[in-house]
Amino acid sequence: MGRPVGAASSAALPRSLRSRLLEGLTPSEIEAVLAVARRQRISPNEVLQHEGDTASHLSLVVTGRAAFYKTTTDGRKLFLRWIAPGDAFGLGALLQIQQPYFMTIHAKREGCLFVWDRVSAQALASQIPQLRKNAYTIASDYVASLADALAARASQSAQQRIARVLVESARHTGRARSKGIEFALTNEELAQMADVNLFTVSRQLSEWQSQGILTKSRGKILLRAAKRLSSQY
Amino acid sequence: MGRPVGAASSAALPRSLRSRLLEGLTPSEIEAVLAVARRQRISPNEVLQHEGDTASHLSLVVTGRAAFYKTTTDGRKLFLRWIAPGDAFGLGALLQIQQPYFMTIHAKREGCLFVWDRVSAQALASQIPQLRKNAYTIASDYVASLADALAARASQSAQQRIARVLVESARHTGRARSKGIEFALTNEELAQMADVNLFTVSRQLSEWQSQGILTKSRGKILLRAAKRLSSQY
DNA sequence: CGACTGATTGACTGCCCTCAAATAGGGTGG
DNA sequence: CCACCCTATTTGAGGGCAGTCAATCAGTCG
Repeated sequence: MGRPVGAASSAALPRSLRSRLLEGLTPSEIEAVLAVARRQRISPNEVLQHEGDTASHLSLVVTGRAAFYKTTTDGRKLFLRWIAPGDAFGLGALLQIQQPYFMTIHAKREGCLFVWDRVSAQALASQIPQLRKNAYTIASDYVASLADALAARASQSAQQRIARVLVESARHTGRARSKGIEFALTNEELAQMADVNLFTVSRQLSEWQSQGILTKSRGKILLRAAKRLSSQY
Repeated sequence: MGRPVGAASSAALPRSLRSRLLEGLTPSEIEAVLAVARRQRISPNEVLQHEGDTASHLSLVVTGRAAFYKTTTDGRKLFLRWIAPGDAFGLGALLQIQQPYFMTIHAKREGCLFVWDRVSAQALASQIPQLRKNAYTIASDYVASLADALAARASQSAQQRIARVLVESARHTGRARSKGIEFALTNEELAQMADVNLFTVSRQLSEWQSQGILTKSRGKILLRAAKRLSSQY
C-alpha cells in the first residue's frame, strides 16, 4: 500500500513531470508537499477511488494512465476522461466539508502515484495558497471538459463520437508508425469511451477500414488518415 | 448598467440571502466584499454572460432566476442548470490565468446581481482565503451536477428525463396549490431542459395528463402526483 | 489442440426525431 | 363583444439511427 517517504527522497519527482497541481510552487514548497506524500504503485484495472466513498485522499499521477468513470443509474460505466502523468484526482479531499467522491477512477496501466490524506492535503493547502489556486484551476478544467462531453453526447451522432474518440486517443496515447498512428484500444473500450454500442463500433470501424482510413487488428488500431476523421465532427 | 455602492449601502444584502460564496465570512469581511461590488438589475431573456467571451466578471444572484446553457456544435442551446438567489457564476474570473467563459447564462426573471470585476475579485480572494475555499466548493458542486447530467443523458429515456425535469422544477420553482404543485413552464422550455424534442414533450405530457398525474394549461403545469413521476427514474 | 476473449455480420426492433397540418388560448384593437 | 393575430400545443404519419439478440468467426495463450 505504499510507505511514507522522507524529504530526502523527494528528489524522486521526475524532472520531466509537469503538474498543474504543483505549478508555480517554489522548489522548497514542492519539497514540503512531497515530504508528506506516500507513494503508491498502481496496476491495470485497479480501482483507485470509488464513486460514493468518502473523499479521503488527494492523488497525483506520476507515471501510468488512468481514467475517470461515472456509474449510471442503470449500472453502466460512463467514460469521462483520461488521467495522465501530472494530472491530479481526488480533488474533493480539499473541500472544507467532507463529501463523497463523485467519480470512479480505474488504473489502466502500471504506474505510480503520490497520495496525500485529507488532513495533510488540507494543511498543505492552508500553508501554500498557490496549491489551492492550482486545485481550483484543475477543477475548472474538469467543469469545461464535462460540459464539452455533455454537448458532444447531446449533439453528435454515434459516428461522430467514435471519430472523436479515435482522434483524441491517437493524440494522447498513440505512437507514430510509418503508415500512421498506432494505439491500443479494444472495441469494447472504444464503445465505452464514445458511449455507443459495441456492435455499432464494430460496424463503423469496418466501414472506415474499407475506406482506407484505418487498419484494425485485435486490440489495436492503426490510424492512417486522422484528418478524414477529424473533419467529420 | 449599475453603479458602485459604498460600504454604507452594503446593508442591502438581504438578511434572508444565504450564499455559498459568502459562507463563513465574518460580517466585516462581507462588508468589504460587497463594498467593491456593483449592483446590476437583470430582466428576462437578458444574456448575462456569453460562452467564449473572456471571463471578466464574477457575479452573485441576489434576486431573480437565471439558467446555465451550453451551446452545442450544431447550434442548439443545452440547458445545464438553474441559478437561484445565493448562487454565483462567472467563477472563471477567479482563475489565475484568464480564460473564456465556458457557458452562457440567461436571465429568466427580473432580479438583481452583485458583480465584481476580475481584478477586484482576485484581490478579494487573496485577502480572504475563505472566499477561494467557497469558490472551490461551488466549482466542485458544478462538477458533480454536470456529471449527473451526463449520466442522466446517457442512461435515461426521454420519458425519464422529462419526469426528472418536472419533479425538479416543482421543487425549485413550484408553488403549492390545493390540488398539487404549480409552476410555469412551456413545452419548449421543458424540451430544452430535458433535451428532447418538443413533440415528445407534448405527447408525454398528454399521456400523464390522461393518467391524472398532472394538469397542463398554456405555459403552466399543475403537478398532482409528483411521487408517481419520481418513481419512474 | 481446446478454451477463452475479441470481433463480425445479419436480422430485427423501437425510441424518438422530423415534418405537415390543424387546433386552441389569450391578448389587442376596433 | 367580436375579429384577428400570434404563439403554444396537438396529433398523425413516416423514417432513421442505433441498440438488441443470436450465431459465427478469428486470434492468442496455455
